[in-house]
Amino acid sequence: MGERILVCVAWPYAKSVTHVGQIVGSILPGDIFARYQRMAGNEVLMVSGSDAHGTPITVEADAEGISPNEVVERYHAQILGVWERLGVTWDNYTVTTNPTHYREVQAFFTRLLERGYLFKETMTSPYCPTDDRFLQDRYILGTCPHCGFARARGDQCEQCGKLLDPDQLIDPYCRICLSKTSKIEFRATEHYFWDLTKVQAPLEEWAQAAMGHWRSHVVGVVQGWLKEGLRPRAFTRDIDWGVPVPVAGFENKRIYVWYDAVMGYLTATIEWAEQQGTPDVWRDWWVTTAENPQPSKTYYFIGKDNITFHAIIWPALLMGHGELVLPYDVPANEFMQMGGMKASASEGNVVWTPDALDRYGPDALRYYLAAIMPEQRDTNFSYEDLVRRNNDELVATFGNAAHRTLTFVQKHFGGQVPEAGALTVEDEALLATTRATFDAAGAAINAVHLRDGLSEAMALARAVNKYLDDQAPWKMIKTDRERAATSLYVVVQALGALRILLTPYIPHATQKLHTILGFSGSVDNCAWQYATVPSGQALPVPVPLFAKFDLPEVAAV
RNA sequence: GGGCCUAUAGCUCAACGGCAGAGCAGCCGGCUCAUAACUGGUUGGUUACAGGUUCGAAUCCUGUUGGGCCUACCA
Repeated sequence: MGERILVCVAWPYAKSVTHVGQIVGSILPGDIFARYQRMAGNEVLMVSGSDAHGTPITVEADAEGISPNEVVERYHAQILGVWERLGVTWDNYTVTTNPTHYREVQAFFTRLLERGYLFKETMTSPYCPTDDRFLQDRYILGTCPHCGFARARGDQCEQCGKLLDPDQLIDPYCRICLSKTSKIEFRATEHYFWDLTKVQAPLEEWAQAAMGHWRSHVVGVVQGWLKEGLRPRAFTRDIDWGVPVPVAGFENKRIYVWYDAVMGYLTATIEWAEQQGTPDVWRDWWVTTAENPQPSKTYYFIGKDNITFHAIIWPALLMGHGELVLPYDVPANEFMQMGGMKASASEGNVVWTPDALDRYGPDALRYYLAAIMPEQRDTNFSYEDLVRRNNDELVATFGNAAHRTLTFVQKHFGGQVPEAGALTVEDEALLATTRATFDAAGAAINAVHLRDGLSEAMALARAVNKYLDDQAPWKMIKTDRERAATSLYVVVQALGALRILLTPYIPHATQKLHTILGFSGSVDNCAWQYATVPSGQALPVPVPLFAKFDLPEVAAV
């Protein structure tokens, strides 16, 4: 086995089914990367789960008259269904309500406490007497002192955009009960704070060394925060849904959902190890020693809204813990806009993943999202563009390269991979390109340049089509059967390579190609290297790899 | 308000101090194995705007304009 690669993927919030922005931002890049690393011979663990805690879920539960856990279980089940359909290869996709998570988050808390990173402080928080609960800033509404907007939130006014504190609002009221008669109170409450100032220096030192291969927009955020100087952050919340604080007197408080969610990468690994019946194996992935400071390379696949938490806060927590491996890379993606507009559920221009899957299936969606993945800057999603790329690139370029070859072999060579005669310069050239594509695409994916990896593979598909046109076996078959056989043999080798090269991106289609090239078993088990499709191998009657789609009638999104 | 990122062909995106490129769309040609699918050639850019540094700038610097993210209690 090669290296240990831990693929950590952002935790979807269990309050809705996923939208395509989450897929393109973190889930799909994580899956492409993990699939490649497995084929490249590395030991891979890919973990994530549904984020179950936080105020919005309790509000949703109250509104529906059900428990928070019922809300979570409903959406978690839906999300699992999406992974099944999309073909995401989790080693453990869990949910933050699992017992291992509670136990290990509390252990992490206790360790931070014992090591002196947490301190208690009394603060004043807004409180709704009607609901008998403390309110987070965004659950307080009132009139904006700057612009007079009547429904400004306690954290920010949506009209003028100014940042606010709840006590600045004029006539504040509770967003949950909407009661304007019972006044918001400000009550004293005690919380744990996490003293980030204690890790400022080591964090700077680590970041300096680690960020050499990071994306520039991630580096920018990290440098900005470090330059600004880290400050203590509240670590607990007045809420009854979340991981309990393991300290007497804190029974009505919970660990802030942000922290328990990010610790999920660790706890999901521990849970995975337990499920394997080898409960200590997680240590091989996470625990550093003097001899082995990097037990695994950890990659965090997230959207750009999450950079601070994964590139500053989580590494700082890991340092506070003291013996856990720090992130190797945080390849955050930018955002994918919808039809030129910022994606927003309230604006109604969010594309829900199940809808996209219903229309076009997993591989057209995976291919399109990989092709426009916002690795360096925001990109733009539209169904029209998805259909165009499906028809022009998957069907016409890649699918057709396979189909025209295999139907021809079926007709003229009895459904067996032809015998190769002497190879010409052109034959050798295509085979050389084929071999080189493994290196080029592999290097790109390993550097988390996933779009480049895809375009390398598609360039090979175009080279196959050009080679076929140049060699014209349909003419050659009439005059020189051996030459025709040889060129078809060469093309079959290139197709055999494409079934591997494209598996991280479009695994369902490449599994089909795997089968119609006469292989059994799963294409996932192929190694990332050139391997011959042997002459004489029996080829089943080929079926098209992809279907064409009609352009959507409504141009919207 | 502050910080960070970003603007390149009709469209989607590369190039990151050394001749501005690819795919698609458009135009002209070739092929007929293939889901009318393939392929060659070609048109198309004052690199948002204004300055500056440099032998040389899409690239580095300053400013302006537009977009995005973060801003410590959103998850």
